[in-house]
Amino acid sequence: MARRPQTIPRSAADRAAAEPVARTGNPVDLSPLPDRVGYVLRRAQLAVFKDFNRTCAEYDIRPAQYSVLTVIENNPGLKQIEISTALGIKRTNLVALLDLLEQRGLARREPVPSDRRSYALFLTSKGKAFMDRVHSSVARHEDNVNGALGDKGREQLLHLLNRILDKIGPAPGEDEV
Amino acid sequence: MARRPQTIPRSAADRAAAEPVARTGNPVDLSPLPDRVGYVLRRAQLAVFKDFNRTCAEYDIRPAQYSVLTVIENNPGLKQIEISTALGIKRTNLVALLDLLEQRGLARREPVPSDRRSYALFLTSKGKAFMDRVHSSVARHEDNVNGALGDKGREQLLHLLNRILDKIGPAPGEDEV
DNA sequence: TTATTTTGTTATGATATATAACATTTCGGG
DNA sequence: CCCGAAATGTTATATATCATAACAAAATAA
Repeated sequence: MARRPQTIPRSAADRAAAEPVARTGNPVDLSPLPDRVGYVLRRAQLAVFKDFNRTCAEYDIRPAQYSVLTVIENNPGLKQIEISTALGIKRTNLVALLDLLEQRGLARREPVPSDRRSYALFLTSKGKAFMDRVHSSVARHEDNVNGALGDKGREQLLHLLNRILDKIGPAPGEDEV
Repeated sequence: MARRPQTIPRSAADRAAAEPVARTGNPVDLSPLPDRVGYVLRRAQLAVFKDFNRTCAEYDIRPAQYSVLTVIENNPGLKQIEISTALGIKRTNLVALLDLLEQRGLARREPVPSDRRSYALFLTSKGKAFMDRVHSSVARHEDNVNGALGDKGREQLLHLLNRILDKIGPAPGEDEV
């Protein structure tokens, strides 16, 4: 793994071996990647998340955390399994996420008398106030994205992405959790 | 962190406290997430990558690895910094990626006589053969995606995603690496 | 009752992304 | 030419996601 150890002076013979190729600028041929949906999708998603993080930096909240808080906000009393299913997060990965939100005092787990295995999730009053403030930052973020797309483009994009979600589901047989 | 310790039987009083709310199925209200570009983009990207991994399972290759191999294939002799810039990967993160590809015997670093700091990157013959085989699997994956979108939809999608990439770049002032 | 399933949890691993710091080398200005 | 600045690859490290296996407790089905 130590490919470049402390000091290994390369020989003059080495230096004379291969020709320079001299790739100066960056006219790198990315083909066929820019025509691959997956590649462009990934880069666009990263750009959008980066804008989200930038716009909401003052609140130190990640997109995944925001989505969880939003679902709790609109569906108070949900169980963890319901949130994880709805958001496509494995229930095993939701645990740490909720731990964090609970530690920050934004959400709380509450025992469910009717099912002592599960917890009902709620925003704390602090969490509600927090979301009230975050929503406006997220709106600004959305404006950035919509500004790039236009209303029509945004609708088209959502429609196309939903087609992907509908048709590129889990493998035939390999279902869910 | 041990929220559910060994044995803490909840009292009958607890059991009588709050009402059930009885959220049975999963009519979870996700709004406004399904209208947020970032959210839908993320879910679609995950679905597409999952299909990539499924379709290319026999080759045990990740999208990022495939993109690096593709760039090397089409631009033999590139330096690491050029690849990382072209693909938007931090040069610091490309190291382990290339270590892996080298360990698998698919790519190799070659000293550049004209610049002893950098390495020129090439596919090995094994790497070339590997890519020849992988390309057909990736083509099948692309067919899956295109089947969901249609040719027209695919073009529209790429166009819209590129609009995002063009306009939602790095923050004004915060530039690159 | 007993066997199975569900729910939340822990532990763990793989992948991606990010920053800071470093050695070596290259390059530009004096 | 020398010297400081920049470039290149590297290590170390932290965080965020996503994934699987295994478990305890509770609910459910048989």
